[in-house]
Amino acid sequence: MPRNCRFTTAVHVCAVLANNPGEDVTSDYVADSVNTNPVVVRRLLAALARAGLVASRRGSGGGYRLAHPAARIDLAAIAIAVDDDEGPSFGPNPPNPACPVGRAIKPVLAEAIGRAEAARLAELRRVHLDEILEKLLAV
Amino acid sequence: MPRNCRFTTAVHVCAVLANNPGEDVTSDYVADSVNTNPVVVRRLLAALARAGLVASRRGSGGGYRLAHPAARIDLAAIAIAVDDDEGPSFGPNPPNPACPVGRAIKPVLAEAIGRAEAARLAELRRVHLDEILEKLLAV
DNA sequence: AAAATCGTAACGAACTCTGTTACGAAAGGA
DNA sequence: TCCTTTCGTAACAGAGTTCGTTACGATTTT
Repeated sequence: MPRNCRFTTAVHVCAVLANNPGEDVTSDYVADSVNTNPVVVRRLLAALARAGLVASRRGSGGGYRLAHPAARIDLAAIAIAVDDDEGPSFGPNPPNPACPVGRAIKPVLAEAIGRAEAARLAELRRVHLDEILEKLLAV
Repeated sequence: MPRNCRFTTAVHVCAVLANNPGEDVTSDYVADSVNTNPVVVRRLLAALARAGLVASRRGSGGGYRLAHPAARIDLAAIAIAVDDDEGPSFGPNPPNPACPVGRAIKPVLAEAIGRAEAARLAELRRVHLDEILEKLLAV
């Protein structure tokens, strides 16, 4: 999993949009809740828009809104949208092909790691934005 | 998941040890298969030793060996040993507590992400070193 | 025309990661 | 005992990543 905070921030951003249904929310407003710069929010929202999860409107009175009901957006969709999955990361130097281990380690490990990553996404797919928002407001 | 290559390299290292059962393998030998510096290998092996997965012997004729049979070491144990799991990463700035979303986003998300991470580890726990080595040698 | 807002490029500071050198500690052999 | 081998670990540099920030054009409403 990525060591950055794009995923957690993106869920935060989406939760703010879900908390203002039917309205256009500005990046400034979202940035105030996330406590960061509006450009950081816009970058995440640009990725979410490319994935079809949010819609944007420019100009005065514009902003962002969810492209679907919160009950139909799950955390896996957000994770995929903001963390383009590049597969497992191996070191910069290729393993030694003269060693029986180094020769084939990449595809063998990629398969096992791929299954593990799929299991992680399957679990994220079970959680939807409306449940997240419900738990947030219950606190 | 971490964007580094400690996990994949650590599995490679363990596979080399599994391929030389009953012998003490030096960090130089392992580094030659991984194609990296011996110190990088020793750093990983130090973490694996702290987790009880490998044993080391200093001095002339020394080296590393698996502390258990390859069939009893799974990929989850290796992942936990070399990637001290620090939980989900949020941004450097704390969310705005005046916003109902920012107020409680951390624990709510940490729970969901924790379940997803547990699912990933459960899948890695099903894969053992002897299966990895078997697939490697079959190629 | 003016104001508001998104979209995106460019840049810097801080951080992370890998590789490298260096050196002490431990263990064995001559 | 002395020398060689090997681990254990600290220190550091270069590359890369990430986040925040400024800037500015494009678009939309008033």
